[in-house]
Amino acid sequence: MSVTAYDVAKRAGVSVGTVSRFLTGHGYVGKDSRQRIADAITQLGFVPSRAAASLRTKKTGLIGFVVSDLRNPFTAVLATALQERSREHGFGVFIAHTMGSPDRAIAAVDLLRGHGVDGLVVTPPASPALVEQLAELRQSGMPVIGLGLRTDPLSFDLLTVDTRSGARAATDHLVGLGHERIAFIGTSRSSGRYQGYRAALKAAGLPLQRERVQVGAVGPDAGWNATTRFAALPDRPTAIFAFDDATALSVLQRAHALDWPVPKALSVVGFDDVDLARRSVPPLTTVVQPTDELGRIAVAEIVRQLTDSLAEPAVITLPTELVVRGSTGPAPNAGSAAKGTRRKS
Amino acid sequence: MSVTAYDVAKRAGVSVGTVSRFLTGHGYVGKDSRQRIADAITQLGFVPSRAAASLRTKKTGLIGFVVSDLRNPFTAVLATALQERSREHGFGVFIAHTMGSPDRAIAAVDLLRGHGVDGLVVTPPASPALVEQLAELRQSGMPVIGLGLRTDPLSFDLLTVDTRSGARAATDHLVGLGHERIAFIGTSRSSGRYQGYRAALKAAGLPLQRERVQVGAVGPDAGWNATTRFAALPDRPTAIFAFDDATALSVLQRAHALDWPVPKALSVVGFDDVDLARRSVPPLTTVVQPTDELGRIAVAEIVRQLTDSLAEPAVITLPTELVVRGSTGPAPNAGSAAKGTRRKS
DNA sequence: TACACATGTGTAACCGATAACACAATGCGT
DNA sequence: ACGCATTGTGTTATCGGTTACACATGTGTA
Repeated sequence: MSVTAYDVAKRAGVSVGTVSRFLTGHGYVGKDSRQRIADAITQLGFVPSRAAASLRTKKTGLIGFVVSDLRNPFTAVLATALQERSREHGFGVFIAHTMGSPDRAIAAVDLLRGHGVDGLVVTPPASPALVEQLAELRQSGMPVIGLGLRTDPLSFDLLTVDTRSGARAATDHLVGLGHERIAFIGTSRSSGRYQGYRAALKAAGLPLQRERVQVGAVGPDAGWNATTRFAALPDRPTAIFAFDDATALSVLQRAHALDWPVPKALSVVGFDDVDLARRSVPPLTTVVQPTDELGRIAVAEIVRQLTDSLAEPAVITLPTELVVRGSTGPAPNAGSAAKGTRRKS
Repeated sequence: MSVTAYDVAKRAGVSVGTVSRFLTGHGYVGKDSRQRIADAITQLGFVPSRAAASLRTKKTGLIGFVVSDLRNPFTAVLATALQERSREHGFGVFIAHTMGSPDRAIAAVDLLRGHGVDGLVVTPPASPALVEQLAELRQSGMPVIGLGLRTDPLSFDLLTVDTRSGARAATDHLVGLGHERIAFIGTSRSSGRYQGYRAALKAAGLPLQRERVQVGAVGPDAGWNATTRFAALPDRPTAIFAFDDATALSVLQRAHALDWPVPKALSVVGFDDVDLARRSVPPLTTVVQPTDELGRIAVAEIVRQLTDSLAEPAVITLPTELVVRGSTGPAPNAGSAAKGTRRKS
């Protein structure tokens, strides 16, 4: 660990400058020197100190990833994709998670900043304070990309999927199956998912019932609890559109525990298309996010901004796609004119 | 990014030395100066450069985590726990994943080493070359902890759960329910899980049938395929003990798709107790790994080795616990003396 | 009074790779 | 022959926080 470029230089009979040029590839190095330096490096087991290089160049080869919870399968897939792509560009990924807390998110960004990450990829949720901090960073020249993190004055780049049209397609699908009481579980009424859901209901001439909308928490617990609540309604919904697959999968499980058969009496749609969705019981109808593509573009954008000069913040929107599987089916009373709530069992 | 300790010093009316002492906590700093420095830091938004500090102190505040695949839920939970605990000690976590490839693992360690991580936490699988590399690192003074990574001459610290007794308990549980044809899905015959499985069968006087043992791959695909294979056997097993929950959950799903009712005709046991296991359909009987504890101890060990001098490599084994849920039940023919393979449907 | 000792602070060398700079030595076109 | 670009190399200031060192104060004890 104490082998420095000077040691290598001495061994190879050249100067540090030449060693540095060899390492960075900047400037000329003679064929002869090149060989001798390479030999010296392997003989001494030299590993250049990134700390020293970073101090001088202000580049660490690190991309920071601010994420709420790695235990969400979608996040995990995203982190994996990000890491794979970063690797191809010679970058490492430094993950800092926030557990959904805004304060923690700010601390996470500071941690990453202290370590001198070359760029930041940030996922929701975000507080105004966090957005402001990120905007400042971005203005000071650091590439910042929000992943599905929309800010009103667009203060940094936004990479997102078209959640609105994805949600619209999902809800349209349910409407097409004859469902009239379609519930929603999501984060907030300002989300693209909610807007897509609402637009689909409106287009179908269906009422938007407050008690069928559960906003606030998402995730396994939220899915479980919301399903319990929905089941207790006098007019049970016949379909549930959930914020993400993690939530939708727990809806499936809760429904099963309540003897609420899917898809016979209840249709469920998720969002993300994580690995488990393909193989849940029953397989989950969901909206596919192009995860690999998201990771690929995020890294490519960071690299591009690192070399090119910083342009105006831009929005990149990727399309989503509905995959119909076994968790959705015709509405219980489809075909009958009756709107009654007759149920078996 | 261009705010340095000198700027803070000037603003606070002190010298850099005092600012540094404030930051590190080494040496005396007067109450008055302390306050002024703290104010200056917040006013300027100063974030000390780790690169500069690292260069001098040779400590980066980074712990490297070499991991196969973050998409495995257990791994994700582990990574989260590791990160939470690291945070408490002021460390960041640098994750490098290997996708199960030994070559990639070596590259990952080199990447981590180049970034100057203060310690390494490594998970399986490992090749002999990787083990050798880790042993050298550890000998050169870097804390290295294998998480469930047993090496024959113990060349670095090993933190593990007692997989053998966990597997034993799981298999004993199945035996106790009257199962006689118990299948196994795992990585290798030398694993603790296999040994526990074998020991339990032996203790119960049950034969160890080659066709009921599937070693090699694990994970969702492997679970799915193995279940398909087991279902086609002339003597279908009545129980399956799977390597981990990710595998076991896909066994559940495959069984469901095959109309092989769980737990009526097939009992399934997993290993890990990930979040989803609690809520699968049916809820999964599994062996609990003390994940938080693993993360906590791993970080604590690294920190300890960083301050204390390096001791001999040690083994820390944590206990496991069987949680019985709905995926296991009495063997189909339990109570009847007949060993026949009569099955319904 | 004196002397040890705790408390508080400024100064400057230092960590190790980088890159600007100066300076060779060569080849090539005119 | 001369100018000029190309290739190749050594020297050295630099990045920014840390820490050894020198040097001030105050406080308690012999």
